[in-house]
Amino acid sequence: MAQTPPSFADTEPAAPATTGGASGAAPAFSPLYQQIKGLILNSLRLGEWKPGEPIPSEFDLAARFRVSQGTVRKAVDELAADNLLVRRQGKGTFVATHAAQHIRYRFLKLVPDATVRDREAPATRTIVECRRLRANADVARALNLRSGDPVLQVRRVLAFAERPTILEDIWLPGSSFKGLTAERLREHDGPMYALFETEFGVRMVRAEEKIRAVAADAQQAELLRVSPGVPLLSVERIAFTYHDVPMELRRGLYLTDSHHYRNELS
Amino acid sequence: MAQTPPSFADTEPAAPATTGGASGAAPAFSPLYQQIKGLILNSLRLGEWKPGEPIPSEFDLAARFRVSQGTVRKAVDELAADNLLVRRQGKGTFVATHAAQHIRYRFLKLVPDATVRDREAPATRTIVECRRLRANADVARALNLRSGDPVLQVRRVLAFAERPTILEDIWLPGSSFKGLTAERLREHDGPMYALFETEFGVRMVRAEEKIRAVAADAQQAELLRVSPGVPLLSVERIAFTYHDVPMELRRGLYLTDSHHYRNELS
DNA sequence: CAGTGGTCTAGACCACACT
DNA sequence: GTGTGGTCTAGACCACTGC
Repeated sequence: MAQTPPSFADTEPAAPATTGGASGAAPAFSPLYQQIKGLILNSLRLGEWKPGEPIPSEFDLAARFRVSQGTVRKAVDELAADNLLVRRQGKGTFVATHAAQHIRYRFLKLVPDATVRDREAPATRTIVECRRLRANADVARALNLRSGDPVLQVRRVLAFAERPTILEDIWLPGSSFKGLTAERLREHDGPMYALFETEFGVRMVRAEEKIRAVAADAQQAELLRVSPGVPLLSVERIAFTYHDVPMELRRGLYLTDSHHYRNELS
Repeated sequence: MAQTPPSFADTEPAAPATTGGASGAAPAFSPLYQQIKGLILNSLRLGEWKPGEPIPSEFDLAARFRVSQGTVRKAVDELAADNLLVRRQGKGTFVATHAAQHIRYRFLKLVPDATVRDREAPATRTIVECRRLRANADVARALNLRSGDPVLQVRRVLAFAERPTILEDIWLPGSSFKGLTAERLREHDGPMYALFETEFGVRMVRAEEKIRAVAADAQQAELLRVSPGVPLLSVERIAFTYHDVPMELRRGLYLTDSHHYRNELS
């Protein structure tokens, strides 16, 4: 019984099988659970299950993909480790979401110095600007577009406890965010990435950041209400959806007088 | 056969069993593989297997702890995920090490801007200072010592391609690093954490960093050969050994003209 | 109570690295 | 070939949630 040749393991789109491609290069070899992982990933990308919703039980998925429950488990385990799914014992497995994930701002690593742990000073968000324009070479490269492609640019200021602390410019592919306006952003309450999920079906899954120390120029200083030349943390982020597709470029300037960027290494 | 009550699962020190403590508070419940994980962790801390060496095979460990190979596997999987062990198919499982991990400086996230990928400009290290003194309140708190306890302080400069780029102050508990001198540091070739492993039996396992933007003061500017006031990345790190014991406080200043701090979010 | 994820076992076979 | 980690299965039972 054990180890049936990892054959036609699916029901829907088109079943991968045994090892790698037929074209001959590397023998590859992809474990069954990796293939299952890919199939689940596809369903996520296609929106078969939406953020916050439960996916089918391990048992159901096992039947659907014609593999054992243990194999599905390993696939789901990895997706949960990547924060794409969230397991809750006794209830089910759910598609991860930036909304109400009871930790607002999952990607924001700036935290207050004091560990006072009071109600965490709800941020006030101010949209300074929101306009459509054409991507320059820089932005195009980051978002995997062509120079001149339409992009949406947003500039905003976040303040904690009345204190302007973050100034950021955000660039989004115009084609994926058609109805997005300053009004829409102002109306929305909660993380921006939550709005992207509900209104545009775009879920940010992963991001890379490049961090530097820079001096505030005149305009930046005014918006953050500090003196020009003050040292600021420059944080450039590229955020990706499923399958590593870049969907956002964000350039942030953080005031680190009473906050710091917190990171864990292991 | 399945699910023998998770009973006396050990041979050596003292076997934990079933659930949590006997003191009555929370029922707890700790899975068998977690207990195994703890036992392996103890052996690592006690130096039964040293950095770079292989640990016994899963089969041997299973026999030793009187559990199935699958249970050992799950424990080892988690330890490997935490970078405490390294699995190598066909060869064995090894204790992770900072030495020759074919990636020098595992905890240093500063990378060159240009992705030129040439021979990566071997860093030159200059020990500016190395002295023993008594911990002030700040250092004592970070290292879980008492004010006045002996500590070792090291100040050094790292240069990449002739360019001084990192200035850091390092504090270590004096009791754990008795024979460490400036000479010993200068002689050593390779990551400092590798020397800690081989000479002092201290392996750094995990670290937390707090990052800010600051302006260089006169002394710092001189050591980094920049003008006073230049923005620098301030990186405060606390590094931990096994069981979350803090063993190093490090305050670094990074020049981010041609380098940046790289971070991945997920 | 039934349903879901979580743990544990046992055994078979595969892929990889040495010898 | 032998030994190691890696994959896959099948089945049993535990822990948590909600009806």
